[in-house]
Amino acid sequence: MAHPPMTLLKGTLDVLILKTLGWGPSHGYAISRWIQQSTGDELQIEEGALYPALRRLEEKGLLESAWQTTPTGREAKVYTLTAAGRRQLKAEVTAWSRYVSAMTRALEARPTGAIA
Amino acid sequence: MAHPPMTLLKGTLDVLILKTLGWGPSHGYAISRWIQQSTGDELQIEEGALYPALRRLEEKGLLESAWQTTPTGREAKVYTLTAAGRRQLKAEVTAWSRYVSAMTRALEARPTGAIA
DNA sequence: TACTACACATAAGATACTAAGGTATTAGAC
DNA sequence: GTCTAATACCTTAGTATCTTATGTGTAGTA
Repeated sequence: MAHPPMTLLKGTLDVLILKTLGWGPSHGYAISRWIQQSTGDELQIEEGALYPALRRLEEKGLLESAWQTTPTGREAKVYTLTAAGRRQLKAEVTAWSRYVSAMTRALEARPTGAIA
Repeated sequence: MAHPPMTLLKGTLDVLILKTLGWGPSHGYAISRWIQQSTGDELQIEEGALYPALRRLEEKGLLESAWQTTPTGREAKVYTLTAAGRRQLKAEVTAWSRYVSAMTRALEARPTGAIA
């Protein structure tokens, strides 16, 4: 990669986690690797951000967790999207799109008159 | 507008301010209105976020300020982009684009294998 | 046997928001 | 004349979410 990984914009981690779990149940470490991989190593999820985020989402009822043994023979806490989590995923993807178009408009807009 | 204004994602205000000032000098209140306007009222800048942000940017040497009388006859602190600010604007627009493509990749990516 | 990858967790610190309040001036409505 | 809305600035307290650093333990491999 040309650049080092970017730092996360606060508020964008949740949707990444929800989206990853939208593909099926997974555990923290794997979620983090998947995000990093799917963004071409542009986004790196710090563990200090990841695990608290998973707890938050679970407390909100968006995820459910259960300890399981992974194929590699280790204990891992596997998270699954709840129905509410799936709704939240949709909502957050939509919100992100809206945010991006708003930003795009601002960053491309040309002033009609003076800014003052 | 169909929705109420969205809350800012932390870290995106600076580039909005820099971009606005890229069109020419302006003062805080006008910058805030311009951003709100150019995003079609999607983004609303709270004053408690705006004024500290302007100070931050000035302390970093990206902006310069001077009190002036506006055409409406009021005193206003008019900010101007410095050369460093103009470089920073370019850099932050680029960084934002990179972030958006990373997010897009993650939110559209399809897993090749299992996520676990 | 040492090191890397896997897998979880937490604490301290930084930062940048929101919400809520405050000051003061100008213009227009009533 | 007085009230209100819009303009223009500022600050504080509270909150959320990140980074950095540290800690635990296991499994595989060189």
